Amino acid sequence: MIDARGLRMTPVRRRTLEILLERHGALGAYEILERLSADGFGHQPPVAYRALDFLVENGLAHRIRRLNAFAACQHPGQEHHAAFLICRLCNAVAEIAADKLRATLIASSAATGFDLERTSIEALGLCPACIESAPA
Amino acid sequence: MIDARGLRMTPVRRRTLEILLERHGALGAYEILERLSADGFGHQPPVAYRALDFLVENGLAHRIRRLNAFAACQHPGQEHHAAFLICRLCNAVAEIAADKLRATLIASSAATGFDLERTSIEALGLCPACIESAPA
DNA sequence: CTGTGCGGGTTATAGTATTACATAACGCCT
DNA sequence: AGGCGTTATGTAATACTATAACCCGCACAG
Repeated sequence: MIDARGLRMTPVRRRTLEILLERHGALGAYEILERLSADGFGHQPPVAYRALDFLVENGLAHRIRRLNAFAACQHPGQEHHAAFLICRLCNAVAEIAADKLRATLIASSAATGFDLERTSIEALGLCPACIESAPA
Repeated sequence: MIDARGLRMTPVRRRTLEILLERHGALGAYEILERLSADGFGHQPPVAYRALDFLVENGLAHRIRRLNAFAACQHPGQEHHAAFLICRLCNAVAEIAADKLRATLIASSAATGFDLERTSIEALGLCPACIESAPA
C-alpha cells in the first residue's frame, strides 16, 4: 500500500480525495466528515482533518483559508505552487499557477533575512459566471 | 468624533488599535477581547470582532488568516497592499509591500475573466531571529 | 423636539480545529 | 512465521474562532 513516492494511500485518504474531486469547488472539513462517516469511516473530526492534512501535505489537495475549506489539486503530481481565485458570490475556487509570484515573494523575503517555506496566495472577487448574472 | 476621512474613531476602536500596536506581532480576537474587557469595554466576542473589522476595513489593521489573528498595519494612511511573512516558530509577522505581486495577480486573473477585488498573500517560514537560534 | 442611523452592549449559538488516548494495521527484520 | 517499532484509525472531550439576533442609547439632521 505504498506508492512510488512512498505515499500510503489508504482507504480514508483515497475516499477523501474522491469526495473532493466529485465536487468542483471547495468543501469544509465537516461536510467531508459527514460523507466519510456515511461511507463507514469514523465520525469524529480528526478523521477528516487527518486525511485532509495528508492530502495537502502531499500536494493532492489545497487548503483554502479564506473559506476554511479544502479543494482537490488541479495539477497533482506536478511540482507547482498555486494561487486561488475565490468568487465572493458563488464560492467557486479557481486554481492558477503562482510559481512566478512565489519566486518574487521569495526574493522579497530573502532581502529581509526571512527563510520562506510555504506560501498561501488567495484572491477574492467575482468569477466570470457571477459577473454575467450580477449586474452593476 | 469624525476624522478627516470620515472615520469614526470611537473609544473601543482606538483602544483596539492601541492594543495591536503595543504588541509587535499578531493577536487573536479573544486575546484582544480580554484586554478590552479589562479596560471596561464589553466582554462578548462581537465587541472585539466589530472593532477589528472596522480597523481592517479602513486599512489600520490586517487580518492574518493563517494565524486567525490580527496585526496593526505598519503603513497606515498609505494606499498599499501588503504581504505577510509569518515565522512558524515564534509567530512573528512581518509586513512587506505587495503592490507588484498584486498587479501580477490581477493580470493573471483578468486573463481568466475573474474580477479581482481583494488579495491575501501570506508566507510561512523562519524569521531571521529563529534561523539564528534554531540550527539545522 | 423627534426620527433615523450607527455604535456598542448582551445572550446565545454556529462553525472550525485540536488534544489526548486507545486500538489496529502495516513493514520490516530475524 | 513471529515479534517489534512505526504509522494509521478510531473515539471522547474540549478548545478555539466567529456570527446571528436583539436591544438600547446617543448624535445628528430635519
